[in-house]
Amino acid sequence: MKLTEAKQQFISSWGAFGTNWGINRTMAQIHALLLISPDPLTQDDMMEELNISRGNVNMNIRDLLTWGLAERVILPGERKEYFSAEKDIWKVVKLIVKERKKRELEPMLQLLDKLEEVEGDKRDKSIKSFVDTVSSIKKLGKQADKTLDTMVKAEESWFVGGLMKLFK
Amino acid sequence: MKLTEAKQQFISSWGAFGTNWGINRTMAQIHALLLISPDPLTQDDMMEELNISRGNVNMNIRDLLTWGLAERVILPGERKEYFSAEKDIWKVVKLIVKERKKRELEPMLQLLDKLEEVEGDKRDKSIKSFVDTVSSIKKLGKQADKTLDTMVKAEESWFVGGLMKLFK
DNA sequence: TTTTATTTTCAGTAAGTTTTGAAAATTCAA
DNA sequence: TTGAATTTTCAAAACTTACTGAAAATAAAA
Repeated sequence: MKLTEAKQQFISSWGAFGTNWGINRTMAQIHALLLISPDPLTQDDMMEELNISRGNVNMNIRDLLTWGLAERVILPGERKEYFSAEKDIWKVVKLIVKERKKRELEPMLQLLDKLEEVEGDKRDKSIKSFVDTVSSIKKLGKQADKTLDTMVKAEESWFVGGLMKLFK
Repeated sequence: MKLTEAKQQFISSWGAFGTNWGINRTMAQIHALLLISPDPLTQDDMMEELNISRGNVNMNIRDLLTWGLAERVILPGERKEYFSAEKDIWKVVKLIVKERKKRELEPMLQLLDKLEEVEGDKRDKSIKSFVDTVSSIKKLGKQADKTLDTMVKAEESWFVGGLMKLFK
């Protein structure tokens, strides 16, 4: 397969992958493009490579910046802004985990704390069923939270090299 | 907080949570409703509780069945079909991981295998950058695949009780 | 059978999300 | 300053996905 085709396939499937995970397609595609690009790119480069409008590039690149997945690069003597992506995939994963944990898992756990204290007789079966479900989700969620904290602090080698041996 | 209100909040935030993860809101809401319900429910019950149409309930309940997250329950002497959800949250997580791994991670890894073999001189910097990125994603992906396999086979206690002590 | 209850399907519509493109704002150089 | 290059914004349009509701199919009862 030729590089041009391979790039296109990578970008398009990274985009499709993203949509399954609640990430908008263009954001994922821009990210993919920056990941495989040896040098930083301008917004015009991205418009051209991905055939999308200026506004679209601009909005999505700024989302990538807030996630920490891309950064602005100023090239001396150049007027335009350039952008590049974090290339260390383990760092990328950690950034995403950190952000989603903060945005989704933590608020969910807070809510579950409140819901667990629903008023009423715990022997009533609808109350019992509700509280049991909420508690068990909370328990697992809290554990997931801790595990992800550890992961976010860890080196890639922890994951790739060390972890699995112990659990075979 | 009253049970009725607590239920509504749970259902609505479970639905919102789902949409962030590529799961349609109604499917997540039906799932939430079944999770907290002490007894199996009919499609009419769900229509009423969630204020949605018959067709919508029917399509989404059937998706839940194919994911293994809900099951049909036949009550003797009753004409209507009833549905209930798997209440063991650890099992729920494992079912979801299993399905998404199959649908998303595995095809992605297959694609990366192909893309890694792009033709051309590996010293060319655009080729090198592409291959390096693809390889490092593949490496991490393969490891994630194995880790998830182990997780899918594991008991909840492995996760909640045993795992973390070792990595503190 | 025929009738009645229940479930399933799916075309059309509605709702939600993403994208465009042109205008406004900003930045830099002359 | 002024003007050109560049970035940002956002209302409207395009696209995508989800939902409705009525009709068709199926299953159970009479």
